Amino acid sequence: MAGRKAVTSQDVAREAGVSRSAVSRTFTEGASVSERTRQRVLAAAWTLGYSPNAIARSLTTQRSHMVGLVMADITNPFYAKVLESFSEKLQSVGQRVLLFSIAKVHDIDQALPALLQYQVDGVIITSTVLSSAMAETCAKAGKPVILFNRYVRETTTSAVCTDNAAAGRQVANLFVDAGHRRCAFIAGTADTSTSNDRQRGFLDRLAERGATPPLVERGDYCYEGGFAAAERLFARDDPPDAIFCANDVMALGALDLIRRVRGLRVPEDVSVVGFDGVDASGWPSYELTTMEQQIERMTSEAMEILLARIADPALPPETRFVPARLVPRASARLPREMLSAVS
Amino acid sequence: MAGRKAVTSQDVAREAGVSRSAVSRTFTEGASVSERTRQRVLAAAWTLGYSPNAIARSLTTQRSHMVGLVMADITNPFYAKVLESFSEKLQSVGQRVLLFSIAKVHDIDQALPALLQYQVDGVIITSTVLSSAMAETCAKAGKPVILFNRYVRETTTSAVCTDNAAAGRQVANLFVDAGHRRCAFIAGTADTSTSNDRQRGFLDRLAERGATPPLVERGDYCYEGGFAAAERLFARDDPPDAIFCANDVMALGALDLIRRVRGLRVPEDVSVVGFDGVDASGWPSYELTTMEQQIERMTSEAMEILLARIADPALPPETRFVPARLVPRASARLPREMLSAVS
DNA sequence: ATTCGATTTGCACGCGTTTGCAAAATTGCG
DNA sequence: CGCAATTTTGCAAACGCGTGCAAATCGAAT
Repeated sequence: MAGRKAVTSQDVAREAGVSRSAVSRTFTEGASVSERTRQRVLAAAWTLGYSPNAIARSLTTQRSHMVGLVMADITNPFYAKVLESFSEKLQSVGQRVLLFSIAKVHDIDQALPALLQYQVDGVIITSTVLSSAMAETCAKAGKPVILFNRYVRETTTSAVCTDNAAAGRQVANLFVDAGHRRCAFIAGTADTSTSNDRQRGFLDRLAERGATPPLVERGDYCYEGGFAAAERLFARDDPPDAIFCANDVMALGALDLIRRVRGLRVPEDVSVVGFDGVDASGWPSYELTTMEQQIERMTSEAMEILLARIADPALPPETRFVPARLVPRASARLPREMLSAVS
Repeated sequence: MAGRKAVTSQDVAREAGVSRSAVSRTFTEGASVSERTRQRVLAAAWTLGYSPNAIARSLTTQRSHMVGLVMADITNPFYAKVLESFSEKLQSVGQRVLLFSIAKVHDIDQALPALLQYQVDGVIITSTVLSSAMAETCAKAGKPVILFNRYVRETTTSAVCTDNAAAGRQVANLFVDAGHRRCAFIAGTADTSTSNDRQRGFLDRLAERGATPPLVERGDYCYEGGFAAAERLFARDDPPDAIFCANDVMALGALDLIRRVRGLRVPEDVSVVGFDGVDASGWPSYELTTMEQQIERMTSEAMEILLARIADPALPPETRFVPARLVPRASARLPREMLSAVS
């Protein structure tokens, strides 16, 4: 029943008694329009309820002001925060967020073309890596791509990533300094560089310090996985006395098994350290010591890289590492010389 | 260094020795193309690396295949799941998600125009309500708008919503049947219909059953708020023996204060019931009894309403209510006749 | 008034598609 | 082989806007 047809700049021009260019100019920042026609156009636009068609605009300007954001596992509170942070920062610089949520890591190669068809100005990809074919496609299209919490050897796309290996080493130091003898690592999903790097740093440093090689279980980055992994660890004759989990939600699962199911005391019987710094880690029920990823700083760096490359697509790719920060809490014994840990 | 200029259908046409229409037709479902030219075009497109420009396409077809999704508080695990569910369902029907994350509820009136400029096919708005002026704008533009977990009296826009009042009544029944004498309600943000309706149902039913009017505190829908509200409740001389929280994360905060800080026993000293059914409510550290919102069902209903109205904008608005489900766990005493609760 | 420079305006083309329409090609059938 | 019925194809006009360029307007100084 309502005015189905959208009102176009043509209509406004007619109403205001000016040319289409005039209305276009009053709606583009820093174009040459006299104040008088500007007011006239604004008035006409107001009465007609006109607002410029962003789709048509991006067709001519070749800039969509949209960036593709592909995310896996929004449900993980860490990535929820990442999403929130990115979306706030993008919106604040006038970019829209075209969200692509992928279930399986493999879906990325299908998601990306879909994004590119929408002529996004750039792409941010979290927690997964794109095939080199895809990377090439983007590079060829001059579309900046930023990997978040992944990086690639062949430096064809930019990345910002927590220094996972260093963080892993730091946890190893912490455990050894606190006098732990029998460590364990609960890994995330297989084949993810985040989990692998954290594990590598942890194991390497443990070896350097002459500690026994730790037990390793897999928890698939989810609560139930962490819980089950801890279950397996404590079903052994020789359970660990210190556990490093590749992320916080697994650590929460492990803690629940340890404290609520096995009735063990933390950190007297076993120390637990997580990774991410999600809110729940600070709650009284958990008091989880964790390696916090500095989300705001990471997303800021990513934005910086992205915006620079949108402005000048010729800029070479760049990868930045951000250190994790130890947040000591009650779930882990601390060495006498508290916070001596440096790799 | 790379081919900066995008490859267009013109290029493919030239390469394949056909007209632009031909290539357009091979890329649009169910258009009239002979198999031979179709193959030729496909081949040419492949060698040139062509993929149709969705922006240009939506300019002519008047369908962007994008829906605007405005969300507040993605960080709340309940809404994270809602977002994930919507994005999966939208993608599965070939729609892209244009995400708008708003910090303050008031920002919606700025967000919506921005979305409309991008010619989204429809809009889903969670946990906030739009001004009637905005609603009118959308109606006039023929853009379907679905409110999620909000509804409006003047039935100008569609909505799907948990039956919050009924759920509130159900909790009241539960408490009274379990023999609780002194109830309390921890509210969410002021002026949100979700919190108000839950409160109203709870209070009304309590009154109907002849119980003393409950204490009411506000927790602003966040963990810290729930914690602080519980702190206030238990600083009194006459603390409650049953608390209904307007959402789960506040309930977790309340539980942590009750159990970990005050050292009280749940449910012996006090029963706690939450709302939403977030994952953490089922963890051994909490075992929170809660009124679960049936996310999948709700998003399905919303999708149904949305897609129908995208297909036919003339369809009248429609609002559907979905019942919440009681998930009994250890945090609340149960009446002898377990689950007798019906409003 | 006249001239010159600065500012504003309109024209028309382009952005990369889709699509109605009519011409061309193909098919089936006698 | 001829003719009509059916596909297939290309042309050209949209879709709604930005923008270079030249014409028009304005302001001020002479």
